[in-house]
Amino acid sequence: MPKRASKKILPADAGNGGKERAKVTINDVARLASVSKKTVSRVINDSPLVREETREKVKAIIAEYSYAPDPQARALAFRRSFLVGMVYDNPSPQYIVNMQRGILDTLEDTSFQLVLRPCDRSDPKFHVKIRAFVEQQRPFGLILPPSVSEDEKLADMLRELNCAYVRIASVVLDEPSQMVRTFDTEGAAQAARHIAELGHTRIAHIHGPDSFRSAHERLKGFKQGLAENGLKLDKAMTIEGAYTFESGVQCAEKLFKRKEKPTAIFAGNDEMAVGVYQAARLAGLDVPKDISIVGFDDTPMAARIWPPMTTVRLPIREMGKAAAKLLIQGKAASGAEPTSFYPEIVVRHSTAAPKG
Amino acid sequence: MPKRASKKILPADAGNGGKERAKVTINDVARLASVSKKTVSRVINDSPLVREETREKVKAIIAEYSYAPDPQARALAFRRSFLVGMVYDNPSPQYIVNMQRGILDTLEDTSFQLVLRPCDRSDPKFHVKIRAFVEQQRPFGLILPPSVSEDEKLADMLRELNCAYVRIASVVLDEPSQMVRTFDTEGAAQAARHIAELGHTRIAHIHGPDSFRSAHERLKGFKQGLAENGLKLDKAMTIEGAYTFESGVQCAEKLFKRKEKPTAIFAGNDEMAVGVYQAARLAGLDVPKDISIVGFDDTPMAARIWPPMTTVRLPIREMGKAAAKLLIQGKAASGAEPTSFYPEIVVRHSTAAPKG
DNA sequence: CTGAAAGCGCTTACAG
DNA sequence: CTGAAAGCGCTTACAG
Repeated sequence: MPKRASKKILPADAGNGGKERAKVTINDVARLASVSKKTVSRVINDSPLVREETREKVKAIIAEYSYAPDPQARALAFRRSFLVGMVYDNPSPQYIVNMQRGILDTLEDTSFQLVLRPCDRSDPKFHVKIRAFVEQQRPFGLILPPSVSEDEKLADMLRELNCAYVRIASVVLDEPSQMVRTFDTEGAAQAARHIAELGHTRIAHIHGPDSFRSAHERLKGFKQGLAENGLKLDKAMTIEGAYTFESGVQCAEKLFKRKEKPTAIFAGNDEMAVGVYQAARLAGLDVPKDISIVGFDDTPMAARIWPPMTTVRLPIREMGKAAAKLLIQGKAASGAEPTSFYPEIVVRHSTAAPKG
Repeated sequence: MPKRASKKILPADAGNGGKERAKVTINDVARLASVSKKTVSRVINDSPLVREETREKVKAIIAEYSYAPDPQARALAFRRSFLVGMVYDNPSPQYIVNMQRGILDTLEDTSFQLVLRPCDRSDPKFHVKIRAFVEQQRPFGLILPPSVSEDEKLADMLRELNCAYVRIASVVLDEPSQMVRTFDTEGAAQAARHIAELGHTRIAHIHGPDSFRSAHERLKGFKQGLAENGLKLDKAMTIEGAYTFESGVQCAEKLFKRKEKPTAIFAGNDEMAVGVYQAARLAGLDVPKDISIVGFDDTPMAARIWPPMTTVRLPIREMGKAAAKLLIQGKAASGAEPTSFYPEIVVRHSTAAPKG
């Protein structure tokens, strides 16, 4: 029985003419379960300090009245919101959407919401803006895909602000519990092996911007894979692109102007690889007869372009899913090794043996 | 002077050893400005009920101490959060990312955050899930792109829940203040005129799924445009796709098997148009010599595919921006006419006069 | 294991 | 135009 007079008899029937049913609050649940609100709070937050019998009773009431704790009230009391921020500067829409989906996969049916923070690392106010966001919203935590993940100054700042985060990167930059690691070197090595096995020797690489660690890792892995096959990447055949379509076109055009044209090009991502297709067509080169092309990422475009593109696949959605799990589970998931993802080459029709 | 003893002398210097600077709260501002917190609240919320002099004084203190009101606390007191939800089922990543950007353009430097709600309209729990989201998060409002925007049951539910929303659609479905309207019929008519002017007569159309209003509007506009030129769309040349690449391939394959092959195909969106390219290649047809192709949306892929695609452009980012403006400005922006966007044909190289 | 008190940082009535 | 009181729906100490 209620211990004291209450305004509401039935929580589902407020006094405002039934126009809007009143929300069931922690007080209603406490009253109906004949416990204090603190006990209800303990049940909500999975505290071990509740007798099993009490917990059952409270849970039954919660279920019966479809009680859902108010996220805003909890946020205020916790001094931390239930927002998970995704801070990104990746230029590929496909990458972004996939990662969002992955994060949302694990956030579904939790009280967490995904909030978007696209940004520009070259903006001098970049850190100030993120700081303001964190200080004002007090997000539960942040997910940082590359290249934002590679910003040490940002990571330092988040630590200082006591804001949780998970970094997704091709190198181990932080505690295992805060890392989702991709083996880009291994993926690039697979690309190299594939190209070498086809018999190519005049091989070029268009890598991503210097500011992306992945660009370095992929270059490194590609060199390794070639070395395994007794091949060496010519410096003159190694050009820096910007991970964009346009840069792919431009870099490929430069390569095609050389007296010793490459017979195979490994582009640092699919966007640039599609640019290489374009440049090849403009130069009257047939893919793959005259020029073999390998990309990285396996965006949907890779399978749709003609001929379908050989590329290296990274399970981006799974990565987002894993990153979000690490974030909301906290240190629990921490082992000695960071969560890792291995890329895998997908051989389609943009690669063939060189002519002659 | 402070009216009562306060725990903090300088808000920026808390007692915890300076490890974490204490947040400036409304109480600090009130004390420092020698007004009540209610007055500070009025200033924050742009209430007219403040003397200009008082307002200036409070604003000065706010600026001096970089005070930013706590969104969680405001949300709790307002019984409404500062989250803007984007509820979408559109399958095109490019569309989604562009719209997100547009919404974020107007949300930047406001206290609003963008929260993502991808969904599946064919899920029987679709409405229940959105209801739970709205009841629990109490978002400030929702932005509904097609085809979610076309769901009347959803709109009814949101009205019942007293949740603000803006619909983006190709037809006027709601109050002008809650609509961003695109003239898809006009865009499709432009496509028809272009094809007709090139001299085509065997013309096919692959339209989007029946569940999308845009599919109907584009079909309607296309017919109108053809009619202006004395042309009629053959029923046998009108097929329903799913707005996906795969469906584009399949529909085009059907069309190419007909004894009277079309010489021009208008696809309901770019995704399907790219599928038509694919099918054309598989059938050994040259674009545009053997078959002219026109898409809709002008996604980046349209310019990158070979040959570059003639398509109809919709300013998606601007549409997102406008929708968010309507939402956060409320009825203020409401006129007799809904905010409107006109598509425009972009002629590239996938269209030419028919052979012979 | 459980609870009464105080508080998180704001706003809504209600007065004046 | 301004303010003191009460409250939004939770949680954090602090007791027991």
